[in-house]
Amino acid sequence: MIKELVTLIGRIGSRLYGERSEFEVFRPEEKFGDFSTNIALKLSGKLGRNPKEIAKDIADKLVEQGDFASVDIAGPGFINITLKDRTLLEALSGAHRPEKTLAGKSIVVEYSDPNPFKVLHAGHLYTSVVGDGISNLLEAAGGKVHRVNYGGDVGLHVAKTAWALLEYLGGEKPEELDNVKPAERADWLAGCYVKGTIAYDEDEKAKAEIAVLNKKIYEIAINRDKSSLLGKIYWRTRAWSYDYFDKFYARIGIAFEKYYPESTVAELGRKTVEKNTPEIYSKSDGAIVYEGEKDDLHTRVFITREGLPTYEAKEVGLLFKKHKDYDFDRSIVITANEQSQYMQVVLASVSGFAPSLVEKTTHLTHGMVKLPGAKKMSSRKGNILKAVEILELAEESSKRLNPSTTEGVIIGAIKYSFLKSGLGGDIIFDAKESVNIEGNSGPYLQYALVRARSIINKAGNGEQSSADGLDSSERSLARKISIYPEVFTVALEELSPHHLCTYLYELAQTFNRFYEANRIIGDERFPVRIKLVQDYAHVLESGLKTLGIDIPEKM
RNA sequence: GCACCCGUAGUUCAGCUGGAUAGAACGUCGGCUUGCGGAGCCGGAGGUCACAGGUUCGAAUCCUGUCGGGUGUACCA
Repeated sequence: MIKELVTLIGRIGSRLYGERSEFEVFRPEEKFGDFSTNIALKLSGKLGRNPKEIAKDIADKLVEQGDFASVDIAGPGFINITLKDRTLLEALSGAHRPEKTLAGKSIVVEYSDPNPFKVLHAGHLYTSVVGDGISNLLEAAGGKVHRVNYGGDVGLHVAKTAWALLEYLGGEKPEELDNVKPAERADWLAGCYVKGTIAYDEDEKAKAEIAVLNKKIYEIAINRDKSSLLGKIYWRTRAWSYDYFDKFYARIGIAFEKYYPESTVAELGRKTVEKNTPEIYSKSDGAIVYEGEKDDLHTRVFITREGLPTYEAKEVGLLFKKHKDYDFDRSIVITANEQSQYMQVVLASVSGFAPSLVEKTTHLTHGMVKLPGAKKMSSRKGNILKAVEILELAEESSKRLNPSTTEGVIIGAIKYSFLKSGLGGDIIFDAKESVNIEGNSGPYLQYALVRARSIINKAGNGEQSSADGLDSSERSLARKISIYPEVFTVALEELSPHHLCTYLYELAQTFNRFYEANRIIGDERFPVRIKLVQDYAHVLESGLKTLGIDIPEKM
């Protein structure tokens, strides 16, 4: 619809004035009409003529060539277009089915990225929800989306955990692991990490032992050594960790196609970097680095003096591995803000020898999750906000308001509260206000859908017809429903689910107003109204599904 | 120091490839009983869009500077 208008208006503009001008066709406030264009304002500068006169000429042509209810000139020279009710209604039935603009495209989306052996914190929950929302968006546009998850199964944090773990087991005694109850495994490992971290910082002897362990574990992981005593302990507890991740993701309704543990990309990264030294990377002080200053970035170490690949080199390996596995047309990586600049260095370096991979890669970053009034969190002291704590807070607030609240509503509330803001800044998670019940929230949308469905069920299969005219609240609803494809396109192009949230909330509000003002069942306008309710329900359902929010049967 | 991100009602946020009186939610104050689910709806109060310049017919939006907050800045991830 909007595309056709752009073409039509552009053609009229260039025929009348022989000028190809930049202009926009956009959705104005409802009172101005269905579409507006600023073409007259843009042309007036070039032509040195009064914008209102230009607008008049173009508006006349629009009336001639199009089938509109009205074309008006307003304000400084906007042309406002109102569609005929019939045209509007025709657009509704298919509104909930987005165009498959990504059909046949392979897209890898990497997000969440927790480290095995450590606890899932609020940030992991946040990126999981956002990453999944973005994946759903791409999928809804027909893309073949591969959700993947990267994490450090080797490295200092693992050695710290292992150190404390060995203390507990009384040495390399894998059989002692049987004493850890299945339900307590994840917490127990997280506790070991905290204990190991403290020891590393405060005890020189422990620090030295951890350094040795770190090398050993690296060997075990790279060589898939599952037979040594330490190897047995490593692989078993590592599996516990992944099991814990899987269970958590299942609980929030998210599933990954593949985990990329660091140990599986480290060698590839190291070799790739070495192969491109000294052409791209250079030796410095015994290490291999990329001199970022030539790209206005920082120099970063890719391979340490000891010959071990750093995170940067592993990231290079990961990029190639993902491409090998999925031959992607596009790769999206979502991480915290801190990674922003080092990722630029990684990508800048790779663009020196594999530019096409870099062109296909998009790095998105997000802020931290905070509680209202909370000070900065310190992970060192182990007082970080855990993912389950978010769930508990939401559950508690929700059950206080309605004891029979289901998990689907609680998780939906959390997801919506995370998705409704744009990516980038830190977000405040207010369990009581943001997550629950009233206002711009998940439950509001879920309720708005449940209610509509209830009417549809009650109405049965009545006869339907397209109306000859719409009253004002009917038209508002119809107009809002018809906008969905445009909002979807913007959300997709910007990889921003929050546009969808804003829209769906406005849609639900519009519906609730319509619902308050109009009787549906039993009214003489039943055929038109029930059709609107159905089209509305389809769009809201499609939108919530894209956000990954559960659709309850009742509430 | 340098680089990047951010600063919009009391609070949490939209709006930012320039456009019409800057929107919403929460909170606050005041309303809605004959109806399909009131977890709803309607209305009021509440803003120097951090500050100062600049570009423009037009700036919350673009540019420069200042202030304030966050992050990164060589062998952690």
